[in-house]
Amino acid sequence: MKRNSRLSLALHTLGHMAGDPTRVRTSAEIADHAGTNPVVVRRVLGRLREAGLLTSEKGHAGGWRLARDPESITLADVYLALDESLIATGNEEIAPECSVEHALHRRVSSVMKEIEQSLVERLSETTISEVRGE
Amino acid sequence: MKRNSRLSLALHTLGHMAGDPTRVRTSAEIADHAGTNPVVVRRVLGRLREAGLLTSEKGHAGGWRLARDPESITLADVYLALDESLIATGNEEIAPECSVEHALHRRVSSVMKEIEQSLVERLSETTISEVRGE
DNA sequence: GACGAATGCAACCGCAATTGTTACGTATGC
DNA sequence: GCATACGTAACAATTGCGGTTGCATTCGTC
Repeated sequence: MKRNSRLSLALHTLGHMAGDPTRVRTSAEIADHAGTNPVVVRRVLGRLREAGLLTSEKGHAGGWRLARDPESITLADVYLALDESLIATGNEEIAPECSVEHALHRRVSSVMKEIEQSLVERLSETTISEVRGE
Repeated sequence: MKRNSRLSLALHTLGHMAGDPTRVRTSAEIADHAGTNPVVVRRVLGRLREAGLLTSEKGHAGGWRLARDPESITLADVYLALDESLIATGNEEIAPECSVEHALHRRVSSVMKEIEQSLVERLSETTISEVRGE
């Protein structure tokens, strides 16, 4: 796996889950299908569980399941659950004495926020049931 | 300096240059002001020179200067000159046999391209003379 | 109650990308 | 000739992230 793998892994997994929502899947199973590691799967899906998109159950016959209707989960929900702002707003330490920094930060960060928001809006137009498989 | 420093450094420097376009600045001077290294400055500004935004001169009394009118240089010009797509389209190795991957890739990458383009459009609405300092 | 299967979590390794640094070549102007 | 400044290559340092191992915990089954 390469870059941006968390979002890819999450979307990929939810897409498959949307194809058969009743089935419970283990981390090992998911990891196998995604070509990665069970621990990585738990790390990523854990975020989605915190966001209320998934549930997990321990013990024998445990595993992962959708917490909501596939039609009610949008790509934006997944994106936001991972809160990895693709739009790197630039973690710049502001130098308050520098007027250029001030002007730049105001403009650039406002553009970034705007772009980030329109990204979320666009992503919210697609549900995971629209990319489902299996 | 932290992440995304190339764009920050470039914009910061051009903002100052726009405040006094006739003045020639050395890499050391710029690096000092930006809290980084002359070599790093040359690396970044070199990209801007290739894009026709700056000129550099070697030797005694050499240094960096704007190649164009500050009013004609937009933030988008700088962004594109560095061609660091902030919108990570996700360099996913496509698994052609997986229908979920296909559907996802189509949707997500089209959204990303769209967002990237609107980012550039928004950035092109501001020129470096609008954030100039000194 | 013991055992196996599964998640939860912490700690660490290794790789890749980026920045910082040093060194040296080259060009320019005094 | 010499100081100055860019150009570039090579290497060190740092950071982030996926991968890996290990162990505790929980749940179902025997």
